[in-house]
Parts: sequence; C-alpha cells; structure tokens
Amino acid sequence: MDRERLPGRRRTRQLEVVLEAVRDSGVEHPSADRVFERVRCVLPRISLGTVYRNLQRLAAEGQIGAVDVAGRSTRYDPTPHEHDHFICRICGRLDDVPVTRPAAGLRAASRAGHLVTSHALLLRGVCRDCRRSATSP
Amino acid sequence: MDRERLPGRRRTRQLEVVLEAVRDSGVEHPSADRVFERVRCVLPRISLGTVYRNLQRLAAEGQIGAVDVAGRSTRYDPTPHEHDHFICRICGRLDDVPVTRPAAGLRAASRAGHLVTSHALLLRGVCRDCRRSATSP
DNA sequence: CTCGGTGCAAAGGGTTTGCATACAT
DNA sequence: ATGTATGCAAACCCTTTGCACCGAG
Repeated sequence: MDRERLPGRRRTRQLEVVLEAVRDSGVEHPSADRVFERVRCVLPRISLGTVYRNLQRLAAEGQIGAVDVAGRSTRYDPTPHEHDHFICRICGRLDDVPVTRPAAGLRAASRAGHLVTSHALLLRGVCRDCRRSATSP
Repeated sequence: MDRERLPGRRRTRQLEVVLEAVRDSGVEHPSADRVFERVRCVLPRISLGTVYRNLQRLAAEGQIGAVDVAGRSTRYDPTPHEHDHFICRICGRLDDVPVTRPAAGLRAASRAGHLVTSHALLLRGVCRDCRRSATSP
C-alpha cells in the first residue's frame, strides 16, 4: 500500500543487503529474525529495527512478498508474484503452491459492495518430512 | 485438534458465558478483547486470561471458529463450519464469504508429499462503508 | 476429596517507535 | 543543506503462563 507517494526514498546499503538476503534465501521463506542473522554477516552493526523497516518497505513496494502465519512470525518471500502457501504445523516449513483464484469469495465480497485488493490462502498440515518421522520413529 | 482425548473437561459458568458471548455476537466476529467486554457484563470478576483460555478451548473443540488476521488480533466466529473471510483494511470489519476449495494448492501440496489438514483464505480490501466515506467525504 | 479452572499479575514474543546521529541526495 | 534512514533501546500489543485459591465432578 502507499506504493504511489514515495517522495524521497533513499537507497541505502542496509536496504540493498536486506533485499539481497531475501532474494538469496531460496525456498527458506525466512522470518525477520532469520533475515537479521543473514544480514549481520555482511553488516554486523545493522539493527533489527532497520531490518524490520526495510522488509516492510520492500514488501510495500512489491519487491518481496510477506506471508502472514497465524501465531508465528511473518515470513518473507523472494517471489513477489501472486501465489499461495503451505505451512507445516510441526516444523514451520513453508512452501509455495500455485495460486487458487477464490471465485466464490470474490463474487460474494463484490456483491456486498466491498473492494477486494488482495487475497492470501494458507494451507496447513504436516510436511512430508514430519509425516515420515511421525510414522517411523 | 485433540477433540478426542478430553479426560476431565469441566463445564464452568465462565466457559458457558464465553461461548454464549461469541454465539450472540452476530456478524461482529469479535476479538478476545471484545468478548471480554461482553462477558464482563455478566461475570464482572472474570479475567482476560480465562477468556483467552476458554476461547482457545472452544476453538480447539470446534465449537467456534478462530480467524487469524495478519497484524491484528485473532477474531472469533460463532460459525464453526468451513468458510472464508473478507477483512476491511481500513476499519477491520470482517465478513464471512463462501469457501473456495483451493484445488491447485491442494494438488501441489499432496504431490510434494504433504498432508493438508485445513486451509484459510483471507480476502483483503476496503468495505462498502469505508469506500463510501473515501469517495464522498 | 481431587485436580482442572479461575483470577491476578507478571512474563513472553514479535514488531514498532522515539530519539539523536549518520548519511544519501 | 536537507531531511530520510539508522542504531539503540524502550515501548507496544496481543497472548500466554505461574501460582495460590476455588469449585465442579
């Protein structure tokens, strides 16, 4: 949101390194804390607050994705294009899955007069590895 | 979850009143705080901790629904059957919408070997009333 | 009588914010 | 030079938890 009014956004080293950390995270979908760890290897004096501020800014600008997970901390995603997620309720592993267009919900919302600007679907369950260790201990 | 093994769950007045408060909340989808307010009219000495404990228990038993909203507090839903939600990012109004079966995501998750046990879809946007006050101030 | 539930208050975790300083523009 | 971004630490919000007492079974 507020992607439009960006008067004097400055490009700092911290911003670059945070973006790079998310982009280089592969399928990990790191939390702010994890990003902080990674970034500290490059900029040992960066603060957690700055990491949060930059993650927020990058997400608002659409350069990265932010995945909200109930009860756990927000996870960040190098892939900003629209897609859904699966999270393992045992180990917290977060996977991308293809987006499902919520046709019925969208119809209902606009029928009610609401404007829908985004949607997020989260699948919950037990990942392959956690199923394995649960069945053969 | 854990609906089965409930050895000595006791039925207390507090539990009853919390359940009733959620059931009587109509379309409000109250937060724990709101439930606390409502319940206090009946049991002035109840504590917020007890409200949280009972909401958690009722949701675990499937008697009420819990809707996790990114960045905001959890909202509770008298309707436990499966459905999705729309939330207004301006005023926080939360509406029920019909469930959308996330076919593509489910397929991808099971192809990856994961077991999906539930899914939650949240539509975000601006509700009718907030659109109105935005366009004609 | 038992032991699960309660009230209270304090702790918890993730995230945000106020402030003086540093630095991109 | 101007004012945004930073580092630091404290504050914040929602939720959970430890403990002694209470009360449902």
